[in-house]
Amino acid sequence: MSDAHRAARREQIAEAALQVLARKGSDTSIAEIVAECGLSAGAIYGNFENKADLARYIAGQLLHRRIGTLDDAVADGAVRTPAEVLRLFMTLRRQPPDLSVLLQFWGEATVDPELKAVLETRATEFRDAVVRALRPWAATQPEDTEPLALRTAEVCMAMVQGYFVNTALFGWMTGAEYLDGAERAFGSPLH
Amino acid sequence: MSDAHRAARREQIAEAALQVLARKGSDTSIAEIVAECGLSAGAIYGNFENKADLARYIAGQLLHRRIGTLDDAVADGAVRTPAEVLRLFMTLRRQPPDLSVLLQFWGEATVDPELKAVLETRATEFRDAVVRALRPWAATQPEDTEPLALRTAEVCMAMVQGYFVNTALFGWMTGAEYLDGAERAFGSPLH
DNA sequence: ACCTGAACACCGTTCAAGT
DNA sequence: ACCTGAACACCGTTCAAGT
Repeated sequence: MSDAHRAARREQIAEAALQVLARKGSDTSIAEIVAECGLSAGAIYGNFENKADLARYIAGQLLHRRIGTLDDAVADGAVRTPAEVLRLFMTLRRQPPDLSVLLQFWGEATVDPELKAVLETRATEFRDAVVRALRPWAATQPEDTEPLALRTAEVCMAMVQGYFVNTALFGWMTGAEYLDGAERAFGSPLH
Repeated sequence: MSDAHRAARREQIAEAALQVLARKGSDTSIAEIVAECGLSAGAIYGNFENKADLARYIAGQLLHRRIGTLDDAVADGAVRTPAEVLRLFMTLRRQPPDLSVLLQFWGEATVDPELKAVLETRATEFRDAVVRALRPWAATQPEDTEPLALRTAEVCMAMVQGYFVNTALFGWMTGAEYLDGAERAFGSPLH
């Protein structure tokens, strides 16, 4: 019971903190998280080491959930081209607050090695899920399957990260327009 | 003299703040900026409205300088494919602190509309510089030159932003590997 | 055992006093 | 006119006191 209670408390605090982070970013105060979750300052420090530890927990949870969603979507093992996997990746239902805090975590991770380590772990898991999604396609190509799937997965990750920046900040293109534009830019050069 | 003095003071403060931001991120305190620039707290508030205004100034300056560098690099008007423009873009000399604070600004901009407006302005200027770089190539293609150059420039911007995230946080690929991978993923599908 | 909330050192910002 | 730095309200964090 105690373990379950503790896990529930952490989740209650993390959920409240996520809401405030999405509104206030790095201006988020413990007092506001306290107000949002209905507990006290002491309760937060009984469940997390400090504010940075709470942020790491939120980042880990946020990204962990997405990996399962992607894995489920490609569980059928169908042959999907990189463009099809990217299309799938970009349309995974994603609440707007998530994108905002994801960009906040990226920025903070450049100066916080412990947060960076959390993001690296999750990004690697994510990339491996993309490798699994791309493997059927890579097997149909003349190159060695594994290196091609890995490199292509890394390219897809980078392209999605760029798409997130664009979506959250500039709103220039839809996912479909991005993919069409990339195919046009990198597709057959003699077109 | 007064205007020049004021501009120099702002630059002195901004340069010091940039150094501290690259080390401490959102933990950066006014006290640390004061120590770095050798002035006083009051001097900062005489030259900037507040901490957020100082951040906006730094973001604007940082990105403004880059646009000139890109424009200079493509001033010859040579025909460059999207891959060649991207290669150029990714190899513009860029001090490591710049990439860290750029990611920090992206994260903060998701919750700070005024900072977001500064980034949008600079991103549009940047995109227009990429349009100029791509126009000679776009003119050799069968589609309408302007829409193709614009959309391709947006795609290039997004891909570079994704490359920055990867470089700053994960270090998976060099720029050349990213481009090769993208050409392999989106190039002739029947290869 | 866990939670509360007053207490503490430090934060961003202001402004009277200096030059 | 511009700069200084003590002062103020508020921040993250702790911990004695409660249940």
